[in-house]
Amino acid sequence: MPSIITADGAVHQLPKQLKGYEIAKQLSAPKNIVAVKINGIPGDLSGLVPDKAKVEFIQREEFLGLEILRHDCAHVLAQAVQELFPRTQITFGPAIENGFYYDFARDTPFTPEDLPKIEKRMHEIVNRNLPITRHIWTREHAIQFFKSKGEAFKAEHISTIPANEEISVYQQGDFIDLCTGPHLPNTGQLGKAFKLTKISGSYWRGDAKNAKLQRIYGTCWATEQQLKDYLHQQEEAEKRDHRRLGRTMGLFHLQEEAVGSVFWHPKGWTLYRTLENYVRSQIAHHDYREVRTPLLFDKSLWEKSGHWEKYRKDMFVFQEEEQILALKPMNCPAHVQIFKQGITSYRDLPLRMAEFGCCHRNEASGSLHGIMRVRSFTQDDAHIFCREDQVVGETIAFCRLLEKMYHDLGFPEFTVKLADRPALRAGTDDVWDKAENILHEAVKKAGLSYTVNPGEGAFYGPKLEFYLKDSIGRVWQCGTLQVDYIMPERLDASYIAEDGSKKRPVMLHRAVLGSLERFLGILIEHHGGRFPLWLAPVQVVVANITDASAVYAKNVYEQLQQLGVRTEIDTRNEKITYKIREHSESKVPLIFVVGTREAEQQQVAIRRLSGKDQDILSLAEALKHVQQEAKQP
RNA sequence: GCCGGAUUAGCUCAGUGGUAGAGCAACUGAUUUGUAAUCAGUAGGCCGCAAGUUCGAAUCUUGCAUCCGGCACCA
Repeated sequence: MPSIITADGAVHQLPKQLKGYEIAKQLSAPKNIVAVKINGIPGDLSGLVPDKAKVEFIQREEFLGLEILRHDCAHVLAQAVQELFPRTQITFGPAIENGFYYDFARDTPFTPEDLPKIEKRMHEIVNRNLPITRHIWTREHAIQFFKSKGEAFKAEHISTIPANEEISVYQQGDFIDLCTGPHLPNTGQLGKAFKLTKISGSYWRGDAKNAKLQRIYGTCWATEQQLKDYLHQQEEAEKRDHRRLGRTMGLFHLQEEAVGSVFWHPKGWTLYRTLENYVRSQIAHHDYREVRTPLLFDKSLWEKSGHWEKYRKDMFVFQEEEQILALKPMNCPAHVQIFKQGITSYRDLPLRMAEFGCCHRNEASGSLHGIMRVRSFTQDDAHIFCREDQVVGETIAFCRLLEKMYHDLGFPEFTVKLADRPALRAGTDDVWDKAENILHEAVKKAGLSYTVNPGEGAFYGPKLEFYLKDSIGRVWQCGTLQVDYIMPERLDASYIAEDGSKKRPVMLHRAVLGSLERFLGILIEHHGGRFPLWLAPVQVVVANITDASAVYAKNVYEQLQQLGVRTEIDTRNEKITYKIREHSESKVPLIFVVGTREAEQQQVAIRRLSGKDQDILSLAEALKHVQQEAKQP
């Protein structure tokens, strides 16, 4: 008599070998299960469960369950598309965060009007409640089958599957797709909680050199409520869009005649400088020395540095009389020029050279995005010139600085990746071995856990990448630290060692924020424009209720200004509700409301952006509070 | 760079071949107001740019530019 073991360790005798869903019924498992883990491996509910197997059911709400639903949804999408658009080839259709997509090969692209039609057909397929069945095929049969159906991409994919792996296909009605599974027992269980969201071009196997494909994205959830919540959350995220807030808060604008460059308006520039000065104060504590280097260099420098060979396609280059000039895409070669002035002793190392360096990169037109991805940007850059035995210590110190800064800026969590040698690179494998080893050692000694990001290093060296998570869960790569043995060699930088010999320094390229433009975009979206007081471009608006309190309002305003608080005064002939609404919409953190009562008693009523209540304080107290709270960390 | 979509007043958007519209903002006046929109009036447009079709184009066609969503690339 066969048996199975449930998660709690109990052994259940069965009359005969049963399928997953039959066992679920027998054990009165919850109704919302989508698959079954057999000895820890996810499988179909419609498969037979072997004797003495350990059985755990997967519910639709849990991570694995959602993945199965989403993957099912991708199959239903593919079936719907093939029914509506015959001769469309299927390629890949994975589950992704919040949903799924499917890439199709088709001559005519989909249009937005197609989505509702396809979605309608998907619901029909769900309502057909088709059984979903798994079949194991031989490689030859599978290739033959897909070829006969005109599915060239599927056939090609099968031929790249390792020989020791079995070929499984899933069938629902007439639709058959290659897939490892698991899947639901039938299409009906998918339910209604899905929606097609966008269309896009893509490339076969993600490579721009390959065939162009048409991608359809969708979102899919365990319940309709979850779908509704997700769509609502997307709407909320849109309200944080830095491009929208940048306009409504009067921070910056962009225009056609200067594509990829930012026009900073007074308030935005205040924000920018506040952030820049914060960085300046932090690196000063770590013995950095700030410099300023040219933007424009002769081609010969870029040839020496290797940029001409490895980075030329991203550089702005032009000819002026007999000279070929390029705007710098990075600051490193310029910093080496300062390092090379005079003779450097080992005693001078480590030498930490910082610059808010303005760089230009000719980014692909399709990649530009608000102020987050521009062609003219400023890095919080620095290069640490040091001896090899100082690399580990410098890396640790940098990690401490970065932790502090991310914390201060409202990002307590970050993760680390180590990106190693890329295909297109300068230097020998020996040098790369050395650089990668030392970086692994350094990050471990800094006490940070990390993962490896293969092949993503800079052309001159491996790098640490620091990723932070914003308030709505998105992840951004900001900080970086790169170990470089190559640039000092190429640009002939040296120092005099203790024994009097000439040696090459190691260069650490490092940034905490990355680009100020991009980081400000992230900050705007992270806070939804509601900056902490120290960052807010306008910290306080003083608003009077009637003309009777205008003189007092002016007095309060002037006192705030005296203390260096960024203040505006609003004595317009408008109702206080109107003023409050307007300043709240432009995200001013504090409104000092003054009427005749406040004027008589030398008080202010403080209204915070976050709250509905007001605090009534004496003016002296209020000033003290604001000054305290507005202090830069 | 690739695939789609969009481009109309400062902003958000109507307007599918026949005299360019609304709300908000702006300006002017009235109102002196107590915690997220006081009322009335005025002004504001080469309908992204360029060609074409047509008696006639914001509207149809083509090209270009920019923006948006993805892809690819990436700070």
